[in-house]
Amino acid sequence: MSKNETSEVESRLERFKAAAKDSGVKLTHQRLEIFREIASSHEHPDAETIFRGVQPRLPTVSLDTIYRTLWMLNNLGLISTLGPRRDSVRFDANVAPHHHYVCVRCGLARDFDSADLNALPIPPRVKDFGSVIGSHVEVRGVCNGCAATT
Amino acid sequence: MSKNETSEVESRLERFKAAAKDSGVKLTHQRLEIFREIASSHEHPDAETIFRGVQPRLPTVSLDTIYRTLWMLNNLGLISTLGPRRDSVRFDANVAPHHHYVCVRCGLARDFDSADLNALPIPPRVKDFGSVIGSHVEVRGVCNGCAATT
DNA sequence: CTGACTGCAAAGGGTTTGCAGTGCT
DNA sequence: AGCACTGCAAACCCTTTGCAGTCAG
Repeated sequence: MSKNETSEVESRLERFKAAAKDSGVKLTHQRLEIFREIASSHEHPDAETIFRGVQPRLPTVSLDTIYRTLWMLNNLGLISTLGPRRDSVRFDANVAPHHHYVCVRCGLARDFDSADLNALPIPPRVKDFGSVIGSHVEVRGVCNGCAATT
Repeated sequence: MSKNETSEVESRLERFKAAAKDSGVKLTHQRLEIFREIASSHEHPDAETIFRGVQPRLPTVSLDTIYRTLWMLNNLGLISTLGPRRDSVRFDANVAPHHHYVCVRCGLARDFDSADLNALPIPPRVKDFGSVIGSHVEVRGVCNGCAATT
């Protein structure tokens, strides 16, 4: 790992310690190691992967502590999740290019079209990851239904 | 539902019938109704929602038939899924604005940055759905690792 | 000290699979 | 008639929860 990346991890760790103090959350050994694990990963690991990653350092940690810690970090705004939180799979009969509005509260998903967004300038270095099939935009927000129930 | 939308559903149904014939898949009553249900939905329903939707027309259908049919339709390219197929939740320690490359084969997810993509022109009518918190671009493709294993 | 946190084990919810009966082609 | 498809029930996997002991502040 490069020097830059190391300091990025350190700065994230400091942010975690500060946020923990602010919110009264206790800074346990487990939480520190779990956060270090995800903060130094370039992938976007699932709970199981983080579990395996911290096992050398936390031999007795359990998977449920991983989950509890990850959601806690998520609540503090220090990490986020990819895709909908823990929903069931959702299906889409619209195979034409389109984009999505997703409610972060209830998971409601709606389509919208936009010629501009259909032809996005994808940076060339994305090709380093692999082939590009297509792209779409995901807009996150709180839908009217959920806003009404606040 | 408007006339346009009705004909859109009909044309999707025709496409399904043609694809079924081509691939030797049998056109059962259940499959037709399940496809009609998802093709006429503006939401992006999950299996359970489709299940409830078709119950008046298919009183004895079971949830597992819904699943089998949906994955079959997905394999035929007639529908797609939102988010990764059936994965576990993935976490992301990068809270700064960024975008994702996702492998459709293995689910690998990598970040990339782009100033251009950070400031996308979101169509005004998206606001009709609800508030907008942010947006990001998701590029789909087959990663180098998976391409090598072909 | 004391309440928050952890580990264990068991429950929970969505999804998949094996099997025997059914119905399309 | 043959073989894919369906419904049922049980299995499966990921995730969450209840509880008693433990530890950070």
